[in-house]
Amino acid sequence: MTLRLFDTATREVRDFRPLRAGEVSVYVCGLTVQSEPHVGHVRSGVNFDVLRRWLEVRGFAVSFIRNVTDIDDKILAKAAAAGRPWYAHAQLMHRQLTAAYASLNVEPPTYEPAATGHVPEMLELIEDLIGRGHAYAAEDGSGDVYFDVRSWPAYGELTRQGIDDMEAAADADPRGKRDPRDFALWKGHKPGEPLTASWPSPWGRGRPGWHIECSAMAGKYLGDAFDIHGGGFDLRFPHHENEQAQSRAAGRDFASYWMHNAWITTAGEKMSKSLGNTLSIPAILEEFRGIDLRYYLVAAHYRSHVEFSFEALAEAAAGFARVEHFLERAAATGSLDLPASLLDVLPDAFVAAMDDDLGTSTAVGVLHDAVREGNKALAAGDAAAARVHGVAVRAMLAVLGLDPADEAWPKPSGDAGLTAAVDVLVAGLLEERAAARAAKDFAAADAIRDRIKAAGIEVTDTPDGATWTIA
RNA sequence: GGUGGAGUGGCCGAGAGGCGAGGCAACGGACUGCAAAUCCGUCUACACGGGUUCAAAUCCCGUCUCCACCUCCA
Repeated sequence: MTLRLFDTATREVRDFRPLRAGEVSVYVCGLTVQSEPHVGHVRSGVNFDVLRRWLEVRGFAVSFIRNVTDIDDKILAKAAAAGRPWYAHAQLMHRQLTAAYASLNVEPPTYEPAATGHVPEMLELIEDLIGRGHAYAAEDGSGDVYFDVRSWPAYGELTRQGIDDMEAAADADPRGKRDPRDFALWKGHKPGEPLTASWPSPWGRGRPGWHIECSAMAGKYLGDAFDIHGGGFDLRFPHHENEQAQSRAAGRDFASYWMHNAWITTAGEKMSKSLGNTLSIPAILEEFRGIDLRYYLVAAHYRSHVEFSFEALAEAAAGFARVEHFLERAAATGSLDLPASLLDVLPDAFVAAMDDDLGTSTAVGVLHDAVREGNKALAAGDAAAARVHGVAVRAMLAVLGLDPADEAWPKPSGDAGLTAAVDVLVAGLLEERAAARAAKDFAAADAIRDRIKAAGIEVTDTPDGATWTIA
């Protein structure tokens, strides 16, 4: 079986063939660190984290670069509104984003380059483009440098648009552009903007245009040609179109495959348009665990729109609880250690689903099948079979970044000493209750259970005696 | 105007010419002192109108509704 991926450029699922055998280079457009991360933002992080994990399970050595855009118009505007320097604002939001990723068990990238750290690489690329006749310094003395769209016949190939069909930019401040569609590679420093947000360049002080950073950084860390470029759907145009145009115009092959994740909407609208912070990651994590949110995100295929709702998230959490519960019961019969290669224990149907353009929805279906089979084995008292299914379930969860045993998940915020103390107290009560039940005094038994429940502790009877959990 | 995407059972969500994904909820049964969990069973859906085919949720034509992008966007 071969891994197949949907390539946005060709609009079809294609066999994945890396440029170098055994290695995969991935560049994912990260975020512009301008505001608190919301569910929509982290979806991309989770989706591409699953891609990365699957590539690794498949045996590839993966170089995974995910950038951070830490200088742009919005950051300047929001920092000014918040009354702090732009770099402090960017750094603050960057820390929040990192925390949000961590809470969802999104592995840190191989390297996370920031735009502001790569100005020299960008200048080098811009000068190369000017030298090749694909870029020009604005003649209005603004210090801007633009990419000359008309000089690159392939412009529009990624999104299959003809230059003449494109709507002229409404906000186009034509400034020194030759064509309204020309985009800025470099923006001259404007009076009123902080001087700290500018760098010296052959065209005077200024700051990078939005698109050039990704071309420069992908080139630096992954080379002129690399395997996969990812990002959100809305980045197709103009961002990715421009990245590809400027990179190829500079003689670089750039990405072989383009992958784009779909939206999370609320009330039928793109999340970035609905204001309010109720869907920020910290807000959601007040009600749900990170693992539940990740399960919710992973259960939908990355190219499907997700209409976010807390009801649907609660359902997902209930479904995942079933999986966790099985895992606990299976683990009670013996260890569920994973082999060095997960491929040895993953069900064929799961592998096939993942190989088919990361079919996580189908994969989650296979996961539930294994849980049901495992539960059946437990019900039949077949511990060995239950463990086999348990190992398969754990392996599948590991691929999806959902293994509850993964050290990366935040520990339950319980105090170990306190838990032990509660255990002693509850154990005493449970003994009394067991005695009452043995004596068929169910009224007394239920009274004890109600008393424990009033303290927020749920009692569950099992064939091996009662257990308790904090509800 | 240009370029794309979506509409599936009570709900969430896969699938992409035949063989009932899966979950949640609900109902019935088993087990249980009662619960919980688990197992078995029930609920047979693909926006609308045509067409192709032995066979269409899936292909073709048309219609409706919704969404995204067209230089701020995950």
